[in-house]
Amino acid sequence: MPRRRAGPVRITHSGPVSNMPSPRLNDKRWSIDLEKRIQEEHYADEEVYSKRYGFNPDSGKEIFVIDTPPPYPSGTWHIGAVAQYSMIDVIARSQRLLGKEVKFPWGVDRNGINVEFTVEKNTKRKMKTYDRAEFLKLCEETIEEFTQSMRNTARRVGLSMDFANEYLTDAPNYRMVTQTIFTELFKRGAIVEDLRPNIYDPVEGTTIADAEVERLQRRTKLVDVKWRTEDGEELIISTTRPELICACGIVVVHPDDERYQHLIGKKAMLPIPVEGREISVEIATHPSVKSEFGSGILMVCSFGDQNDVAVFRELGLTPFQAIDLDGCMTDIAGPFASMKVSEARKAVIEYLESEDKIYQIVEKEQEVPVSERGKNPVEIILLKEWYVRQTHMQDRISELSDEIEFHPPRNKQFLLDWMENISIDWPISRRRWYHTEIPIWYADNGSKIICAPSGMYVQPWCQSPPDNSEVLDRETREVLGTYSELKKDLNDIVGEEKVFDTWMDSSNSNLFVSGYLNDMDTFEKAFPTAIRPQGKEIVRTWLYYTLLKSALLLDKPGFKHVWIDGLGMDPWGRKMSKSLGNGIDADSVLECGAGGRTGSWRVKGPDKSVQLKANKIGSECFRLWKACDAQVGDDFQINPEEIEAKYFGVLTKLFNVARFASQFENPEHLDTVPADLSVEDRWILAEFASTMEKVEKGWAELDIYTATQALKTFGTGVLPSHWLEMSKSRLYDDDINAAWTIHRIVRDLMAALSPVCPFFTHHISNTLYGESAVDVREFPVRTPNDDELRALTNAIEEFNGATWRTKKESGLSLNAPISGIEIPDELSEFKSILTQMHKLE
RNA sequence: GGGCCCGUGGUCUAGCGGUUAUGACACCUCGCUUACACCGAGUUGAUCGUGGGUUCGAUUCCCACCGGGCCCA
Repeated sequence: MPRRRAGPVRITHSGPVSNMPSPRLNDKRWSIDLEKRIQEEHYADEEVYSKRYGFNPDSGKEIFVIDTPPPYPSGTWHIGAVAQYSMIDVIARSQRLLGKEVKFPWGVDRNGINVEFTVEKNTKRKMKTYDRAEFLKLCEETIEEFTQSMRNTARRVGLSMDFANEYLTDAPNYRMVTQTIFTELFKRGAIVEDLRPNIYDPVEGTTIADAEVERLQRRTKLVDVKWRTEDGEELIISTTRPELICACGIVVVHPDDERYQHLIGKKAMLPIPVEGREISVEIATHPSVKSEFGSGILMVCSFGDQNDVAVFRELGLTPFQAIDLDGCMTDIAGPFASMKVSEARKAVIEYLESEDKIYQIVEKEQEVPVSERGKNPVEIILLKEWYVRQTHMQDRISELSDEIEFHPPRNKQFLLDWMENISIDWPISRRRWYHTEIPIWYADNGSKIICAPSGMYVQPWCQSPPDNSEVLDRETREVLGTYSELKKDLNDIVGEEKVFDTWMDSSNSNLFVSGYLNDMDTFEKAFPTAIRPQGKEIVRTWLYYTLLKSALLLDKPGFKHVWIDGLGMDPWGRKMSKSLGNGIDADSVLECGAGGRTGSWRVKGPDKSVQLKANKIGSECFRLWKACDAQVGDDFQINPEEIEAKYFGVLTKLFNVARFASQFENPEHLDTVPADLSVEDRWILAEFASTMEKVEKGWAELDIYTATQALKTFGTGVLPSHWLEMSKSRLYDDDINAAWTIHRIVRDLMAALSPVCPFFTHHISNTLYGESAVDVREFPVRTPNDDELRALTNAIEEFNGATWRTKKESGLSLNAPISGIEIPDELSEFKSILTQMHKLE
């Protein structure tokens, strides 16, 4: 089955080509090279660019601030994310088209552990072996390199962001906002310090939050250990963590488990030696025990896992600290103290074997909680950390989020589900470096806290407190005075060394881009931020934490709209990942077709690898695909072959319609509808009016799919297939009304489509009309509608179709004269034009 | 193990209680026609995952199951 012609047959027309007017669109067709040329021009002149896409809070227009997700720079940008950003750009451009004053900021999220890892990897040296200032400098240089490639890709996909006012989350003006909000919330008691069990990554030496834990399948040993009760009865207890026996606080069985009723209340002797604690524990009942698992007897260790923590809390047991901050066993482990956790596990197993205290060891697949960033098994450790109180806020956040419009509405569920699961406060302090510093100092043996003043970025690990800092009592948070007043009496001033979780920064992005602290006049007008566009995978972090912050700080919903898109998946609907080998690089798709180079991708499928090939895609086709192919909100499959096959032809079609139009002179007054339009012109203008009504509504409701579909259907359907076929000869005969109609439609169509295909429409409208579609700041005025004419559309299409079919069946070419065809009565107004069009005799 | 989402011609997709079930791509047939062969016209092709229920009526609502995905334990 040949899919393509082996070689295109070149057609030479014998008609009178020489006296044809020449099209003002020089290029014969839309191409990726043309696209790139236009794009480069577009971004080259910064002054023109800023005038076009900059933000002027005093324009008097309705302000529409987009809380763009600041991407985290890390080498390559995921194609699914790039597709999402292109749709955010469609929102920005369509809101401008509707006359809003749009702020579409370009921010880069640069804080965090990723860049620290990169520097460690590049220099083969652990962070904590560096001087802190030296390490921060290396991080900054490294992140800047990655940032540059993202800036390029952002332009290549056509984002109309305010690049001149780029914000960086690691810059002083951004970190200042994070620090000031922290101080405010601390003074109000919304942020507290406490000694609590925390999830801890011993390899990286830092606390992490619930949201940062993921699970990996690993093979582990399930060890059945022989314990004895105080009166000598043998018990088998299964565990994957024998090294934690030293931290065992209680042994439990299910209350209904008849096998073990006689044990309840007795003592179980720990099977390994311990130091500094009693050598036996009580046997009790707990409903969380699964009787069918192992022997049905469970040892509960302080901080073995989250369930253990819950049992300890419930039964009021005092926890033991078995693991220290370096991931080593503490003194209570007796002979195993100071060993790394994994060494201790081996040593304990050896000891138990030598003592004949092992019943059996089974290798087992188990899910191990690891840190998302470092993939290290995490431990639960009791630590003094900073927390944002959140458990008491769930009802209020829920109420506030009812004021937010979600797109699509069903994706709100991701937020509600996550909020259901929240049971502990949010630990925000981290023992890392390339993050925003916690802006406090301790004094007088830690009994007083010095808080940095509002509006200032500070680095307490290397700076003294500024004079206008405030001094507070650490317990009561009572303000005692300013630092300058009190400093002569303060002793042992120590700067906090810990930093914030990066979500503590990211969760003020809406406040920051709306002007909070930096431009409070604008903020008053712009908050709640118009829209938060984001992927569904970060609802539980970015969206949730942002709503929490806005609720705590201002008791307001953070946004008017939240727009949640799905994830970009591979052609089989699976998540793209390095390990599956099914990733598709964004730049390769955007560059596909440039300089005549084809794109090819080897992608691993579920059964075998496939080779995907495409000749031309580029940003306009890519954007059109994402806008047109499916409703926003569900996961979407990315297949370059399909993108090209389904959507490049749409561009070609529209380009040719415009190119055809460009042979005919522009009528002078495109805004004034001529009084003597013929019926077919009034008909197509009515169709166009109805299309534009759908489009305007679509843009207003952030319904990209409906708006783009309407444009595509009209622009590649009824306009060229029916009206243009009807009107060709009138156009060649210099009919001024036909020319007015085609130009009015092309001009307005370009404006309406400009949010999706900015460079394509910019080029066409600039060439034909001397003004760019991307500069239109008011949705085009509707052409006259006429329901009666529009009601004839089906009849027209059917009549044309039937006539073409008849010609085909009679073996006639489509432009051959034909006799014996009757025009139906309802189309009597169209009689002469249809007769002419089909050469009816 | 729990939660959520999805399952529509070969492929992708629209649909939100009544439609001859939308559109695109692919397939097939025909066509060199003064925008476009990277084209045009025309066909073929779907018991809307399966089984129950609610309803006068279900692709649409409910339940169960099967399959896929995501998130969480």
